[in-house]
Amino acid sequence: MTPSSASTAQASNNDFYAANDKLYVATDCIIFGFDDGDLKLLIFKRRVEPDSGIWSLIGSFVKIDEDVDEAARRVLKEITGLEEIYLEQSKTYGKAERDPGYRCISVAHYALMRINEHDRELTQSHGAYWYTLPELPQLALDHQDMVHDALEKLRRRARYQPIGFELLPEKFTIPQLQKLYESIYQRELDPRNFRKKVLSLKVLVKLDEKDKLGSKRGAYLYRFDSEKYQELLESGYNFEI
Amino acid sequence: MTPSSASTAQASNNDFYAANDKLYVATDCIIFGFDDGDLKLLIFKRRVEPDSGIWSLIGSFVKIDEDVDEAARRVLKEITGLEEIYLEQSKTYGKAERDPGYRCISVAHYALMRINEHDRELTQSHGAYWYTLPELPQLALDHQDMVHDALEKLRRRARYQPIGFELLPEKFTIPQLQKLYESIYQRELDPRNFRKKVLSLKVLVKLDEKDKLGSKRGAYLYRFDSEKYQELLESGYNFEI
DNA sequence: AATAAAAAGCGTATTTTAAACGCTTAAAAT
DNA sequence: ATTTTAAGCGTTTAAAATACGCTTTTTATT
Repeated sequence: MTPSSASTAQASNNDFYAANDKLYVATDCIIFGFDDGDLKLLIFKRRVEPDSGIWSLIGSFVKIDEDVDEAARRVLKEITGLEEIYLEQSKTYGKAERDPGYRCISVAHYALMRINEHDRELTQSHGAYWYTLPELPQLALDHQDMVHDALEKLRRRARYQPIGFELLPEKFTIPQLQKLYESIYQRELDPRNFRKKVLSLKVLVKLDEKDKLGSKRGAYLYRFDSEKYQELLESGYNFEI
Repeated sequence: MTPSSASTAQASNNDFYAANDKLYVATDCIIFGFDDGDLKLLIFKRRVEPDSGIWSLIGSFVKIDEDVDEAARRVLKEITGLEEIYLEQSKTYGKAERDPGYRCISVAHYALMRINEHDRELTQSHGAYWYTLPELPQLALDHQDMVHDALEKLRRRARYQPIGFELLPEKFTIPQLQKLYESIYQRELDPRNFRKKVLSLKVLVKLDEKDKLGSKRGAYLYRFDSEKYQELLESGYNFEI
């Protein structure tokens, strides 16, 4: 008998795996952060042979009794110390020759996190560093494609879902939010129109505090109101930033 | 040594797979077609035990030396006889318990095809049938989710990429195209505005023939000009239907 | 043979949304 | 005191989406 999931075309065909050959399943994480006005990526430099010195994304094999997304969360926890991270499946990389040594497919996930909230010692102990997109070095295997594809998906999703807030601190100013979107879309936005647009979505709560670091004058802090967002979604509101 | 793809967090950890346990990789296909004004799905009814009578999507295991998308194309070829089918990766389903018998992850793909061009005897011999979305019966495992997710992705993608044409015959009328979009989005569109919009994209070529079957008056046939489309894309044209 | 019915095809008016830009205000730096 | 810089509020203009009127072509009906 064959597994029921593939119960169809190949039900009578037993040649799906050659004996003694293993097909591994891994996950790789494209970890986005936002700091200092720039979108950044957490990448890892191998410090042991083989491939010492090679930069790559952070990943792991999927354990036999582990959900694939659980594996991604496990990796994120190990590297950043954070349990609650926004995680989205990006794409699966399944070329037979993508990993020279073994047959391994990788289910890439992208994560959005607040850079300042993670455990810096932990990331450093794993040889992980934040890079802006333009500074990004060459990456191992097909990891360059993974970054490219994840960025595209992030851009698309950011249009109709307020995921940008996952990258900002709880309290943020509108100019900060604008900088984030500018760095996601790699183009400048008009600050007056941007402010008008985001405030019209009615999911930001203005606080009484001001951030005085970003500018001389200081800007009011806001927080994202996820309950309001849910309400609006359910009432059929059409979101687009 | 461990495979280099997962070269990072788990490099020193060898417990990723328990001995003698196999993690299978499969692909399942969500095959969309359009006929008679309705978006349809090709699904399969098992005719042998176990699970005889259960409806499911069509899938297969990924062979050890086969690209994942190649496996999906192989399945499509076996079932429909067609080699050139529009295929897009949808999502990977990786819950540890998704398949009761085995640990198996499935990389779902959705396909768009012209119903009239496939080999009907071949599909029938595999126990495959076309169903409209409202008529769709219960499906095995998580195949219902797969359909739901693929439909959502199809809808999103159809907004900014002219994939609708993959579902229509080479020559089609504007009312036919409208019906297709109506069935993708499950809502009615104004025929005058729809016509204006698609013609403004400048990727349709009007032919001298008319289709006389769809209406009394008959409607002009058009074809999609993929070269024009590429040109426009490269010139930075913004597509949205 | 005239007329009604149905859908194709073309056009205009209205509303909504996006883009462009002016001006005032608050606070730090000179 | 004055300049400088960015925040914050506003208006004007352009473009896109929506709503809807009307003619044309053909088949079906009386």
